[in-house]
Amino acid sequence: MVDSTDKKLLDILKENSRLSFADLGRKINLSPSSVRERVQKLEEEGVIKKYDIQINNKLIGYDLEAFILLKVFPGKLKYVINKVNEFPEITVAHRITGNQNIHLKVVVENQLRLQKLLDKLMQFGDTNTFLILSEITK
Amino acid sequence: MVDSTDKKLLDILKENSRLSFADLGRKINLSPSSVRERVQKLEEEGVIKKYDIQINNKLIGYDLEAFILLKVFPGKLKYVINKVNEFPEITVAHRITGNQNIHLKVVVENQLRLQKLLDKLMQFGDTNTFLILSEITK
DNA sequence: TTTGAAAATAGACAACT
DNA sequence: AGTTGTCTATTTTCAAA
Repeated sequence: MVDSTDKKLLDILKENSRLSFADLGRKINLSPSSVRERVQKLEEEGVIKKYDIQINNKLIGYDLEAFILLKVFPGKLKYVINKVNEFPEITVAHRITGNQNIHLKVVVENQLRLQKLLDKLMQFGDTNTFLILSEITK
Repeated sequence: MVDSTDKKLLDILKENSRLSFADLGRKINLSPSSVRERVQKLEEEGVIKKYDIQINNKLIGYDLEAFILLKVFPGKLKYVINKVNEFPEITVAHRITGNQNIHLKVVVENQLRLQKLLDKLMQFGDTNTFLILSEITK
């Protein structure tokens, strides 16, 4: 199970996942080896799914981000779920409860690209789009 | 500017941000030093905002995830944006266009916790909640 | 969980192209 | 400019306690 030490490690890694085991150990008064053991176990158990980075997409030419709610046409859900992989613009996809059944986060260069994406998605179901104005930083 | 080599690095780091500069270099045929230079510049420019981890919340006792659209009461927006920080359940918050103006992702232990959170959020505005059933993996 | 020791890497700097 | 080699300090890794 995940104890309070593990939770501390997870919290720290959430803020900076590139810290060395030595640094992590210093922060929570544990030897590097012990930290390594714990982190490795968290990986094996699947608690840590992935080490990744947060990118400022605007700085690399992707100026538009949006959430799209998709109400998939009856009987097409499985098909659409598979199709999701083929869209590089879709960065995260979730199945959700409610009137719509799929929630997407998309990142595109500009409005034209979003329009083209929506044209395609409209073949799968009804779309409801919310442009992202900014992230509220915590 | 960000060239194609940088984009490759970003793509790789998005999948595994704990790789060493040496490993990154092996993947794209570049020396560790060069990789280090590039990654450091990407950090300085703000392209890489953060190194973080993706956690399987269900495995640590947080069984419920949801998206919440919030239509904040008139004149209360700034107040609410500041309040967001006080909710540990809120993992990401965005300002969005449309009928609602804030999009939240929340992680809670169970339905009761969600209910309590919604009770509080309802003081700020009208809520629209979508439970997350699963993530569609890419 | 800790210690210890070998292998690998990080970080800094000078030099090269 | 971007890239590379070299150097040392630090870290990772793994065995053993």
